[in-house]
Amino acid sequence: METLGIGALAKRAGVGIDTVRYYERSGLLAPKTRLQSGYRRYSTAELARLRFIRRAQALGFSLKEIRELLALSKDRDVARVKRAAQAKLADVEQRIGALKRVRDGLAVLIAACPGHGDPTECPILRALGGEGPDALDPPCASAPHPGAP
Amino acid sequence: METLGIGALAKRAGVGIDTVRYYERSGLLAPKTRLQSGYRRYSTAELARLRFIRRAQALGFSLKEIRELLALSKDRDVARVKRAAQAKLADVEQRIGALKRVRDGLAVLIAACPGHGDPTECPILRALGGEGPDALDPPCASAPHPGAP
DNA sequence: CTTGACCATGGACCTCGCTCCAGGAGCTAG
DNA sequence: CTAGCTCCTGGAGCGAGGTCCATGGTCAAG
Repeated sequence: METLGIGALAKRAGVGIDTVRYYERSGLLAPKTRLQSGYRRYSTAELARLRFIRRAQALGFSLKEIRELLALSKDRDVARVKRAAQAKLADVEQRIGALKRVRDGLAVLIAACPGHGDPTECPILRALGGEGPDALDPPCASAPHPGAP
Repeated sequence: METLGIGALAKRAGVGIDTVRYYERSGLLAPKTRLQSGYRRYSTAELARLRFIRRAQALGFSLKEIRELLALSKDRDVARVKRAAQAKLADVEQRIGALKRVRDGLAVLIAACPGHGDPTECPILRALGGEGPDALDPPCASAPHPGAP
């Protein structure tokens, strides 16, 4: 079976060699084998995995999350895998909801802005600099942070 | 008019004191005044601004982007402000679109997964570990990265 | 006036996700 | 055999976004 060196793998996935090694250090992607010399050898399975990592990353998953996703394919427990995927789905849906709220907020502001004239009449400026709590995404009270005791 | 110390401000916004100072260093949030002693004093306008920063951040805007957004309220050019807001809107809509694609991909996989039985029958596992390029977000060819010449 | 909470500064340190470098070894063609 | 590439390891550096700490000044209550 044909295998790839690290350079070929990186090129085919459109990433840097150092990035591949970094993923390996991070436990995301191990070479299929090593030559006696220590050279890494990858198969097309690793290439697919690497491409998956990049896709997932481009979509906002952290390397840690991706590691979790990939770990699922190791322990071949279908039920667990399905539950994890459902959790991810819920997560993604929440993000979409939050972004939609911003979008709607922005759209309202833009629609209400005449585009010229008195700055104090511009609803966008009012929302940004605002005295009132009427900026984007009004129902706040969220954002739990680790620094709070 | 009632003003807040840095501690009270931070508490009300749900962030750490150091974070407030960090935002100040980053040009995002200046105190309204300082006491002779150097103590920072904030008004409710700064509190609103700080909350805006956190909301925007929670939604995926970087501090740099937030700085740009906030800068708009300084130069009181209504037309420019409106254009920038429209650009942000387009940006947000793109992100929503990308996330929706993941969501749909995930939903399809979950629906097709029986939740038990043969792991090799599980479409989620197949998409994750897979040989084929049929994971989430198939129409790829994207992800331009800085390492490529 | 003393005590204790609060605040100031400057600088070190941390996690993420890379990216680069030095020094050396392996592979391949001419 | 010599070049010239690829690859190895270990470690440093970077930008973003904080977080923590030492040292010392300030303020308000008792």
